Amino acid sequence: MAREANVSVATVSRVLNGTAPVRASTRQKIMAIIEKHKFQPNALARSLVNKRTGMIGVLFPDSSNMFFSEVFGGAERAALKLGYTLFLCNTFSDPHKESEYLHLLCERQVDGLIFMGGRINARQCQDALVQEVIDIQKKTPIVLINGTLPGHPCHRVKTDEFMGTQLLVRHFIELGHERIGFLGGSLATTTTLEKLQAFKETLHANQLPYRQDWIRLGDFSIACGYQRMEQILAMQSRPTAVVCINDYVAIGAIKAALTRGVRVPEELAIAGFDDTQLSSAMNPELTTVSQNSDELGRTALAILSRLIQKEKAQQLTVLAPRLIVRQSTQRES
Amino acid sequence: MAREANVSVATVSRVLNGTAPVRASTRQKIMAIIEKHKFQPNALARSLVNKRTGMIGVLFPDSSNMFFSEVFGGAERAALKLGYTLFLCNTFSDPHKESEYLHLLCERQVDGLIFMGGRINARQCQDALVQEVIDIQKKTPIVLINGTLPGHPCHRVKTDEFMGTQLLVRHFIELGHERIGFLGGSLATTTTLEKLQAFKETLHANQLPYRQDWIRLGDFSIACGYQRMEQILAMQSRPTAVVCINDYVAIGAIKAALTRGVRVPEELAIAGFDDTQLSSAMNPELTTVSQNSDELGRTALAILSRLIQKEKAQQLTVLAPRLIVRQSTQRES
DNA sequence: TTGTACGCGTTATCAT
DNA sequence: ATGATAACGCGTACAA
Repeated sequence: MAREANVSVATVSRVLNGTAPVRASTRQKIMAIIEKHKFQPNALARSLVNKRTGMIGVLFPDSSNMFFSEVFGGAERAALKLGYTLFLCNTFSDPHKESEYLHLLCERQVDGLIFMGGRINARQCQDALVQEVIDIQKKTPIVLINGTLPGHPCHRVKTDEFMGTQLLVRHFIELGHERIGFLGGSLATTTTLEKLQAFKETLHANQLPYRQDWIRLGDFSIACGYQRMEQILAMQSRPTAVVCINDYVAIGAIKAALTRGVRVPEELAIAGFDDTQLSSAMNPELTTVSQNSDELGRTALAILSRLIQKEKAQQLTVLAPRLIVRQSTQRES
Repeated sequence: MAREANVSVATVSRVLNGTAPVRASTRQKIMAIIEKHKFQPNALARSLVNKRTGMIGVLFPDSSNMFFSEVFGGAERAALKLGYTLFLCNTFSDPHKESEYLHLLCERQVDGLIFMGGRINARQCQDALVQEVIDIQKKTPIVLINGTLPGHPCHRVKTDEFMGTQLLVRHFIELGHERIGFLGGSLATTTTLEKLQAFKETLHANQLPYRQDWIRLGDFSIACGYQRMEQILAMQSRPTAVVCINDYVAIGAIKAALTRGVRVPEELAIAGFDDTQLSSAMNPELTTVSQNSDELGRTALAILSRLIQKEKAQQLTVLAPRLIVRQSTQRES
């Protein structure tokens, strides 16, 4: 390339990296040729010898769920400051795609991995899938967000979802609600389990009824929220407040209620989870729990960065959730 | 690696790629060792000789805007089928970050580039920024989505935003509206210009008033929609319907109206643009124009794929938008 | 069918 | 200060 055109060989490298002193005159000469040819060093070759790509793989289940966008938005900002680039992989919650991307990222020699969703919060995760991650972890640092690898040590960052749910239920109780339901989520998922457990315990602790028919699971979508709320509304004896697994389900639930002419929050209070951008855009605005998604991504990346540099890092980081009270549970007076 | 453990050297390569016949027995032996060591070929070294990374860089302005997520969702699905992987880069609408990522992607030797937002739909784009893209285009295929490089030939896929706006205005006219406003967007942006032009012409063609004080620009955010609608509501003589630059602005506008006790659509009809996931989640549900975001991404990738294989591809592909009528302009009876 | 040797574009280690 | 040269891990003619 520029080598022939000019005079030297590896001196170019020194100019590009400032790794050794170079005479001003020759530097200028080289710089000129670089400019002229718009020379771009090949990062592949560079990484091949450096053993460092500056890439961090990010696995997440669903780009249509704003929560994840917000998390990796935070991670991306942090990454740029540290000189890393994110390699985003949408697994569409498909374990098979998850494995594919996992391999892809390893082949591509990413410096580290951030893992969200999928197998790391599956209730029953096949050993093979766990082992796959473990094997990778031997070579490449991994940080799990809101999940775990049962039976294996790993670095993780999570929101205290138990506390988050507790905040919500207590909020309802303070408002005088005694009939509280739970919508959305799936028992195949540990986060649903954790939230449901918190839901149950908090009700018990307050001598309130925990009724199976007020618990309507399903998935994490708007459609699910809509259907489940329709079922609730069709009941003789209904709750006066419902906790939803996330903002999407809550949005669906609100739609169903309003469509049936049920006023929110006057006749039925509804709360979400995640404090997605959506929750303040809705009307009524959604009461929810913030996972501080930005911070979640940021600290995951901070920890990963330490791991990559072989520094010690905290195994488990738990972030406190915040209750965000809005209109869907309480009208401002 | 496996070479020493076994017997051969490059035979491993033939096994991995099936590029030449290998005796069954030796293949088995090699496969066994690959399994045992969980051997992963190094994609960096491989790409270095192949001159093909299988990566497609995607520049987009804002991961918090669902529209873009939907577009690259479509692109990703198409990419996977063709054996490509997307390298997503959030430019945060910052020209500087745009340039940074552009260089990064080139150094990383992406096979192609998809460009959305930023400079490619800036009204006044510095020559240097355009030239930067042109220079890259000489080496790497690029497809532009909803944008252009003024004065230079380039491959692009776009929605007919002019027609989209026309559909909206005509919809209002058919509903009997004669006082129509326009909210959000920025004149620094060509898409705003195009939509505004369509807005103006359609009004004129129907002998309806085009009033400057009913045109309230700003940006593309919920907050903007909220503020602009507040301004509109404070006016003596207000429109009975407003076209918004996108769904986000429309959502803000609806919130402002409802907050002021103005009923939507009875007292004020509001329409968005993009048919984001949000639009059907809102209530009232949002009348909007679908850009077929999924298809936009899919065809951009299809064209890019042809370009990468040195095949001829259509320079300009225009997708027809679809009017989606929902509650924010018309209550079902 | 399989092994040898060179090249891909860098960086790093020696010399000079 | 700068020029050779050996890696890095892989594909691939070419030879065997």
